[in-house]
Amino acid sequence: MPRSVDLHARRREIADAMLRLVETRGLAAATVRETAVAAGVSLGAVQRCFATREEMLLFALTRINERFTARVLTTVTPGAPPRDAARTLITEMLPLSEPGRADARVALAFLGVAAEDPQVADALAVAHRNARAFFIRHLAEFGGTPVDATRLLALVDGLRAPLLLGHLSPADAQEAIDAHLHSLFA
Amino acid sequence: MPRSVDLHARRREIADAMLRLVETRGLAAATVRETAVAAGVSLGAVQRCFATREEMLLFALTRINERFTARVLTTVTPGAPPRDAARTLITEMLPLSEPGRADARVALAFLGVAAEDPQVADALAVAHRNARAFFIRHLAEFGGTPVDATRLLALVDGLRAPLLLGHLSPADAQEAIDAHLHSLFA
DNA sequence: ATCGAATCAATACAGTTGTATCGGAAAGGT
DNA sequence: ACCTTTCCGATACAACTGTATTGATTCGAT
Repeated sequence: MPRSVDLHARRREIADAMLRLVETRGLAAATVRETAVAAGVSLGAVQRCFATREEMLLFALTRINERFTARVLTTVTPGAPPRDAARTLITEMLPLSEPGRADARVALAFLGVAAEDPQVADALAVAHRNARAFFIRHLAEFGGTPVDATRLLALVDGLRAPLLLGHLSPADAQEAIDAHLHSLFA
Repeated sequence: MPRSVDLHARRREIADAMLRLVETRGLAAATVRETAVAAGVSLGAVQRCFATREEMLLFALTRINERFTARVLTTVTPGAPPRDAARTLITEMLPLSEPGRADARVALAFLGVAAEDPQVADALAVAHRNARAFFIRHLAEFGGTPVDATRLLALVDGLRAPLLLGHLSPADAQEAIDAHLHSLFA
């Protein structure tokens, strides 16, 4: 085994470089070549890590899913009043802070191709069902129904794009969230 | 004035052909050439109607906006009970029927590029603000607040992607809508 | 020290992209 | 009938795409 290189680590680095490109210049700009440059490796190195661009794309998608859930879950503080916990969690899910905005840009880009790319759609399905299961589980703890969870998740998802694109002010979004949580916890 | 051709009509035909491509095969497949073929005209004809692909894209975006609002507004039946009217309207906004699914596919595709294309973002901003103003106006008729309108619109927007991609069943979506309208009209 | 496998940079390739150019066809005014 | 203007199909072009190939380099095991 000569020239040992940690392939898995490199795959991650390349995927992260690709995500950086998607965040700043969109999915179309994340070509194999550009990604190689952004990752600081050669085109050949990328090609050995990923057989095709599609494979690279899907791996990057699983990466950002993990990144997003990890970031959001750090806000979960056990023992906090359920309503405050929900408010904190939802705030982190929205594109309000800069990491949140970056993730939202990537999420929107992938959503755009999901309609035509079944593999991307599948990956998003997993993420969506996980999020829904999480919401259902946590709302159940104080009497919330699955329908409540569906509503809350849809509300958060529906606020993402207008917030990111500046069609909706953060204040208006926060107001909507608070009103919804108020009616939910009443 | 020789060889008189209705440029405006042709622009519309070409834009519609482009939208058909976006619906079926995504934005990336809607190249200038493919659009020309789909519209049944030559590449040169497209080039005279639109100076650049971007111009064609933006025109197509305004077209689908008009198409969507026209379709949704036909469901408005004056004199109906407000809650039923809202339910009918919202059902038409979601990707449940086939025209609704087609529009949702296009909407998702454009959303994906909006983050990197300010002109697309602006066009979507107009559509979003119109929809919000409409919701605010109509909810105000029976005591609904602007925040209620923001919540309802976000809920609808948030149900669109999971419905289109099959992550959420139409029944679950309908349930969520009904629960939300119930709490809104109580 | 040498061999062989793993790695990768460089290059090649065929295809597609948006856009520019240009010659001729079509048609209304004269 | 003739010109002039409008139109448009064909072609050209440079840039870029994803992927394949290949020859050198590197390093661990023998």
